[in-house]
Amino acid sequence: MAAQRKIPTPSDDEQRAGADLEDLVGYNLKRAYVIVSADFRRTLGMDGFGPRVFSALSLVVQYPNITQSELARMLGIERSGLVAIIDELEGRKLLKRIPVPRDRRVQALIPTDEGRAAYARARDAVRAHEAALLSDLTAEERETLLTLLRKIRQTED
Amino acid sequence: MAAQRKIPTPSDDEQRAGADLEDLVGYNLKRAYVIVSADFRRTLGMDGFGPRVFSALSLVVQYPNITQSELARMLGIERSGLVAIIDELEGRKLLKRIPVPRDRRVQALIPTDEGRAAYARARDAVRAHEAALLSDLTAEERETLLTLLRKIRQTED
DNA sequence: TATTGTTATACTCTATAACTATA
DNA sequence: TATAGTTATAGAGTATAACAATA
Repeated sequence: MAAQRKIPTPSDDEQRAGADLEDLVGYNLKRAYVIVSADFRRTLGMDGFGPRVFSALSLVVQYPNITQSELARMLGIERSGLVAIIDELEGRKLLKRIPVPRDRRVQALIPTDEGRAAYARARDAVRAHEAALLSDLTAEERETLLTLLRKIRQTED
Repeated sequence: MAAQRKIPTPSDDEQRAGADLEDLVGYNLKRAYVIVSADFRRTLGMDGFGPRVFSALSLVVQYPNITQSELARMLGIERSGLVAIIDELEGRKLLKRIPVPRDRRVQALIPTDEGRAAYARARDAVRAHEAALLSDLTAEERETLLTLLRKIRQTED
């Protein structure tokens, strides 16, 4: 016979109380992301790097001369949403918008020396914060997690 | 000697171009969540169920007589943010706020029959949509993913 | 006609602070 | 004093639609 459960007012015909949400990938993704992004902000917030600004700078550093349209596509957001992000990075002198002679609609984005340095510092801080936050996961588990998340991303929506 | 890379304008001293973001758990969590939640909205959007409303209804159905404060704590959001969600669910007659005699500050939340039925339908639809969206993952991979995400959640912020 | 960068606008989600009525 | 529910407010983040310049 099954033991009486102690969980607060468990109900009806489920195997585990509250199991519905716990078994959904979407719900668990959201909850996990909230924890990791909160830690990200705690780590880099004082440097004025939100996740979006950090991600955009990362790609500009790693793909100098990228355009805003290309960057938006890589980040999975709309072109219009990128304007404020680039404005901020340019205002802080971490990158420049450079006219491209052969197509005058386009402006290539290139990081400044200061941008490259600030990015390297931020990247190292983020890596350190993730390593500490996820220290309950073995290196293998962390790699497995990344592999599974990338597999979802390949779904390409 | 290393072969020349073909990736669009790869830069400097990284092993893989653009590898920085790809190796961060936070970035991959975010990208994966965007895909899953967009599919959620496509599936349940016409029924007027956003992720938040769905999650709240789920817990009210599974924990009848729960209070708003308890619910907020379980969902990891602020009490104030729950008011609009409960207003909407009550307005759609999917749950009721019931006064609790022994503590007149509190209102117990109980699902209506219609609320239970609507939730069961929505839950089944979400499960089906997740199964289809994540069909590239084996059952074992999906379980591993849930286990790892729950492990991050246990970090408890 | 199509595309790039841009602006204007609105909507979702969430947090903070303060109020009220109870305890 | 402390807590439950509530309101007001503000700030991210994102999307859609339209526009000017250019292709």
